[in-house]
Amino acid sequence: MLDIRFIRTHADEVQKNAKHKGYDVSISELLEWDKTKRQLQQRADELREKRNEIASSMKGGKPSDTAIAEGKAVKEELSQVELKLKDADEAYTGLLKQVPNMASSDVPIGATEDENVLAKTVGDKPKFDFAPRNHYEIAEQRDWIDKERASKVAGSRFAYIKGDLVKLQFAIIQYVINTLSDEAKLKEIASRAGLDVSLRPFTPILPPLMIRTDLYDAMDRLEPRDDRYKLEDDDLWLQGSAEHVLGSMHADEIFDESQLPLRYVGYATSFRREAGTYGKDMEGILRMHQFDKLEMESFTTGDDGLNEHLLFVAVQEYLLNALELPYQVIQKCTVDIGKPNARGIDMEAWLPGQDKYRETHTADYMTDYQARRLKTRVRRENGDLELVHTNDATAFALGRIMIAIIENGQRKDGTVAVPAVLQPYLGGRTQL
RNA sequence: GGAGAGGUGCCCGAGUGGUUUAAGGGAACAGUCUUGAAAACUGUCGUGUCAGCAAUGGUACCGCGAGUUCGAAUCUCGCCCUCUCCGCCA
Repeated sequence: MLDIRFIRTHADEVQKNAKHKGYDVSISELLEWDKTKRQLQQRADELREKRNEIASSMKGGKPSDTAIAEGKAVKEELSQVELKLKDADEAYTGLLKQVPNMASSDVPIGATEDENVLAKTVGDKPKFDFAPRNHYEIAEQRDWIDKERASKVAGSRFAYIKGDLVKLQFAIIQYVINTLSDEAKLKEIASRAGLDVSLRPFTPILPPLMIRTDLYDAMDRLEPRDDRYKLEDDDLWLQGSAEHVLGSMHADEIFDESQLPLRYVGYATSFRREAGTYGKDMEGILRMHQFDKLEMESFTTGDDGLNEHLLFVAVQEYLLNALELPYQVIQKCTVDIGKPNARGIDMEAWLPGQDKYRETHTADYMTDYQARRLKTRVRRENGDLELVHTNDATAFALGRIMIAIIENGQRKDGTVAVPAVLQPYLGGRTQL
């Protein structure tokens, strides 16, 4: 949620920003409700003041009949005002929640994702002296993926991952957890990127995979609900990204500034209904209802938020480089960064089997937009209480990154080269 | 699933209808003392919201939501969560 005081003083900018992000919300209507609500609030406060005066004048003694009659009259009027106030507040809050976060000034303005900007391309695409196959063709040959039986058991967009591919997944997990929890590695990453940031390591974390409605909504990641799995009997949702359960974990908490930045690297299975994607990316495991992901999440002061975002992007690049994968960095335009985001970067790894770059990573900077509803705050050293800034970013989406490893490292006979950094976690094996 | 106990501020904790503007303790911060520190003593110390340049004032908040009452942390109802025991279980 945006700060209403900011909206009051920057109405035109906020309206323009909403339009650039593709959200149809009337700021003038919001401000009218804001005014109405405040007037009703004032009146209610006055009546409550009167009520409190009458009540406190009776301390110790029995109230007189006139005092009781007066109290009743106040009560009567107050209940009417409160009814109106409730309606006004609902209209106001409903509109306020629809207002998207302000995009950073360096986010390109665009109406479709085609207007995302290619920031850079890194790494040489591998050359093959045979026609490279896609990951699914190789995986079928090696018996690494079984979608037929998965569809019998769970339906489309599910898979059994088997054999060496499972070992590869756990190797990647180990590598990432070890790298991000190592201060020396973090120092290397930050200094390579020229970033002056805290070197506090990431805490590895296994979060719950289910989340309550109110916190999901406060994270502003519940919509569109069509893409979420709901457990009706328990009023719980299956999370669609570890961000959802990591970002919400410190709701209603106040940190000391010395505790920040607070960094987590979470491993979680994520669930997406992929509503409206029928027939898209049906081959292999590129787009699944269920996939495992390593996710970075952090809480910082407002002063450090942007640098934290840049650090996350640097970590993503470091990890892609470590796996020797060619990739490109995309600066997402206003319409593509997402409602709570101030800035968003995508990484796309090269997939020779598709002859395309495909999205494997995203990095999101939410400023204080999520923290406002979560009430996650920091007590600054000078005593001020401020909202924290939240960042999240993919470390690796396991399915997609294994696709990239398979397709880039493939050989004619169907074996796959193992990136050097992963070999220690695979018993020294250089190929699968 | 059954039975019971509980949820109060940064933490602990008192509080069973009207000086609760939430006692007391701890932590934190400031000061006195000290060469310095500790201890002791003194003081400060919740959040949201509205009005105001500010000082300040109003109001709301004791897990969440309804209700009873002139008046609710306190009484009633519903829900959520935590703990203990039993049952089940990886």
